[in-house]
Amino acid sequence: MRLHDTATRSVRDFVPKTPGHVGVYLCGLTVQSVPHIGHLRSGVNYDILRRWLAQSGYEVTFIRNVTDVDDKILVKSLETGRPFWSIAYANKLVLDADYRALNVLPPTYEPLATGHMPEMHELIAELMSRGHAYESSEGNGDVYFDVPTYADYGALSGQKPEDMLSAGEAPERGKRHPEDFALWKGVKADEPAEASWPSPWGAGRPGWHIECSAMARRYLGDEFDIHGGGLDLTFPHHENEIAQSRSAGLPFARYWVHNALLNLGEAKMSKSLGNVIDLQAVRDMGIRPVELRYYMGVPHYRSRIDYSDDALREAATAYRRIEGFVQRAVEVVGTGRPKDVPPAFAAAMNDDLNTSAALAVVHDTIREGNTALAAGDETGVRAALTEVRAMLGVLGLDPLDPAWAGGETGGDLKPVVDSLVALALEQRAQARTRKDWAAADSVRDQLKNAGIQVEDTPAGPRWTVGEQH
RNA sequence: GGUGGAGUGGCCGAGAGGCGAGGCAACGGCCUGCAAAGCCGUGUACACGGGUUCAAAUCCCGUCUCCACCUCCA
Repeated sequence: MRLHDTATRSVRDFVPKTPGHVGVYLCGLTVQSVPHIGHLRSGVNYDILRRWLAQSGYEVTFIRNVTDVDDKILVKSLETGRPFWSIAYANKLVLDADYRALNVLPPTYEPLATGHMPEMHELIAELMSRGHAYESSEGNGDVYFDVPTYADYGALSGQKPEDMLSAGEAPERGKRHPEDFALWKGVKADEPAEASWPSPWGAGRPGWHIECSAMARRYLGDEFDIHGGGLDLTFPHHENEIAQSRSAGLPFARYWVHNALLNLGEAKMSKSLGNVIDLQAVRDMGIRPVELRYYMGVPHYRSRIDYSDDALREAATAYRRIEGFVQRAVEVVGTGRPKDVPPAFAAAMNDDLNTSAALAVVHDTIREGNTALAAGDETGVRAALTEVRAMLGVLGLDPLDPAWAGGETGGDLKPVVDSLVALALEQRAQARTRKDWAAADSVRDQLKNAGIQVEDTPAGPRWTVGEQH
């Protein structure tokens, strides 16, 4: 398998540190608000990576953190009068539900920043003893990382500190250099009192970057395989993580994977404009989560997605073609057992997760399956179905995955609907027998108005619910 | 100012020196009582201008346009 590594700006062979095992650390979300579909894209992209690694025979330890204390959450706490932790937790619950709806597998473990103070303190202490960190000269309890002491600073992002637009103000709060960043933030009088933890340098809270260095070390060790996150985290977040961990003497991540973002063109997602697209908004369009997952999974993970309603609807149509084949095939040969994926699919996935090329193999196989279906070739249908399901499983898009069953209502009504539709179809069959096409079509139209599609096949009529947009 | 990307047929979207990925839409055909679904077929696509080459969407030079990051951000 080959993977794009941001650190070398190239696609290179993936060789895990320990044969047969892969450790992945993904920067999850800061739960300052309800997640939008851009955040969810990241979840889907790395879920596909994780599934493909597993399919390839690796045992995967997948760590995805949640940042549950940060400036914005504290601001919201002050605005609303609610404790910061209740805001963070409420948003995390929505995030969990959205991941589940999109069939993003739960990580092996999901550490929270607030639960890892000792690990962060230990790392900060190591950095201080090695001369890479210092306490603020203003005695405010801040501890900063001393950027110039790390010679390779900027290597990941290609930035040189001297070329960077000086991000504003002069040395604040006792920094030695403007590019130094906070490892620990001393308590401030105007911040919620509950957002404070004791530390060797006084009460306060962690800086943003230190949590990932500390938690990756805790769960994956001093050196691990893949560190992932959104492209926008490359600088400063990941750059700072590297600086901290390497300065503490840790090898840290061997590969850096970054997914491109999902944009909304002119109308950038922003809460002030009220145009954030979240999963609920997509559902309100009549798009199911599985269709959204298909939409986000087709383009390469390093390609930006310019979101549009039309493109999303188009993706939903394309997915229904896939689903249609699986349904019809199952009616003929049963669900089958997904087997190995075709070599062309594996080759595409091994090439830096080329999901576009991989999906082309899925569609090609479906065409063969449809042809077999039309020819009554059950062996061909079974072969195509098992391959298609195996491939879709890797992409988290198997229509038969129980994960998609949740949320459907009316399970108890199925027998009732079955018999009612059967009754209607019987009437239609009689009308057709006497060539009363008007009556026959009337039955079909009425069923359609009720959301039931009727299709005639050589084996008789079949019907499906929904799928109307 | 610095760094990194992107411009592909009506639309989405891979590819990256020579055989037209794939999907959606459209049109024609097969099938069908009619549909639907499916299958078959139909497109002189690679921002612009030069150049290298037997051959360039793919390499080189130049130009234009767009985006992201450099501040919290998946």
